[in-house]
Amino acid sequence: MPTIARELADLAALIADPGRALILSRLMDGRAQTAGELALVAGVTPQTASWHLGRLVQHALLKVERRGPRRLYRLATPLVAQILEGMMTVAVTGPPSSRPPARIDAAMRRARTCYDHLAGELGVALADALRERDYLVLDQEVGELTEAGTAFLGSFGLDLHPSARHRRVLCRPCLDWSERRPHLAGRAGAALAELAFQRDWIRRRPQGRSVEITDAGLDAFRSLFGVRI
Amino acid sequence: MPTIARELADLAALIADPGRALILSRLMDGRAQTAGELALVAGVTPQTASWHLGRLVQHALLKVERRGPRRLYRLATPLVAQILEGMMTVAVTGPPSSRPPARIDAAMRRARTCYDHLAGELGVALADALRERDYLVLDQEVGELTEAGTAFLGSFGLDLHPSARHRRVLCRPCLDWSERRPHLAGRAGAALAELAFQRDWIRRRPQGRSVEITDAGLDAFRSLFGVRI
DNA sequence: GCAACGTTTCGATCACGATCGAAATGTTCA
DNA sequence: TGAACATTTCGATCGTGATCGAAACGTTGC
Repeated sequence: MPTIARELADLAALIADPGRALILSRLMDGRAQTAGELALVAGVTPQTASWHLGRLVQHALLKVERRGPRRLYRLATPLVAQILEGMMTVAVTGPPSSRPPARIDAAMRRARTCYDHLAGELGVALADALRERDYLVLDQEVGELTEAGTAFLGSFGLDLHPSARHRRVLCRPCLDWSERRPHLAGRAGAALAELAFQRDWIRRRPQGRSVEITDAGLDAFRSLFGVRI
Repeated sequence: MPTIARELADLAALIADPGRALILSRLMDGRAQTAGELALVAGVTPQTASWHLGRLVQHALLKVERRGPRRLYRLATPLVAQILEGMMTVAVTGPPSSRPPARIDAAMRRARTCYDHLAGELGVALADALRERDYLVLDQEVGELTEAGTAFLGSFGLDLHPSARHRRVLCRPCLDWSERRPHLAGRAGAALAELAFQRDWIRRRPQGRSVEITDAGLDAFRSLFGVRI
């Protein structure tokens, strides 16, 4: 009798600690961080952070990699990021009463990475713009790049033709917890984010997963993609 | 500063209690249950269950409906079920070491409902069989019914043509936590499950969300769908 | 209105896990 | 080899939340 529900509870307990949630949230951009850095993020001493990190690794939410005297922690799999993102969506869809009008970090809400693609106002606006030009079909649960869309993104040097070489799905929606609407994920979403970083349209902020839109970026998103932000 | 990570932690804390996890798990078939019944499921006294149920409703994971002197609880939205299912997948994908060879309820593993569609060996086998006949394309993240598939399911009286009338997506994969492979969800999955109930191929077990495959059902799944179970 | 029943509220107890100081471990570099 | 640094282990403390008994509440049916 004690079975899947128990596993569910154990997993949830792992995420339920505020410090660990901060750590997981911090790692959701897919990059690795040192134990010390994560202690700062969680707002606890290194000993305590170590205890938390140990539990997260033990339960396979994180994986660790030794780099010299320091240890780098990152999410174990993309699936973990995906589930956490989903949980955030549910969390934000909570009780309208007890929720003071969404006092969520303005920077995060504006633009952030969601594992390897773009989210927030920018992410959703990009998806909207692509949809408006019939480059993309995207609803809450499925997504598809049109031929014109593949060609359009191809003009930026992105090869997004369907291919058996790639295990990853080309195009899928990812429900944005701050905008409550889907943005673009999958190989296409990741490629688009990478392009934006390479062309310096966006820059990672030193900490957190929010990103800064450069002036050139704002211009590019508007003129090249027709984004309204 | 108190933000999305905090919301995530709060949501997780809600699921982290073994009793509440049992309650949520029990409600994942989408049906409603009385407070008393759920107290039995959780293995706690009615007072304690009431306290748990109150928290779950307050945080909008459950909704409650008064039916005479008793109160019926059910999941607030399909999204909640979807996220819980996702969490179960991550939970089961945990540490191979500490995990005694998946001692999960045999009945659940065999066949169960996943909110409104079929999961477990039966669910995955059905998806496999449909795929084998080129009725269905389904990977971990996207799914599509072929024309032949639409026609095939149409021969059972299921109208699964794409339609703007329906808000729900026709066909999507749902990662099966016991089989670790996708089964069929969305409108098509729900319709198929409903068909199976109507024709008495499967029956709900009095408690829990596992279902019993009738002799006629086993025969039908094999001969009509080419399912190998 | 009263009795029966399901459910919730209140109050007190108890256990588990988060926390940090102190100290040990392990790695790099000189 | 030894010093410097990041990280982990150990041990003790402390706070929060789950629990249940007792009692109140609210609905139904007579």
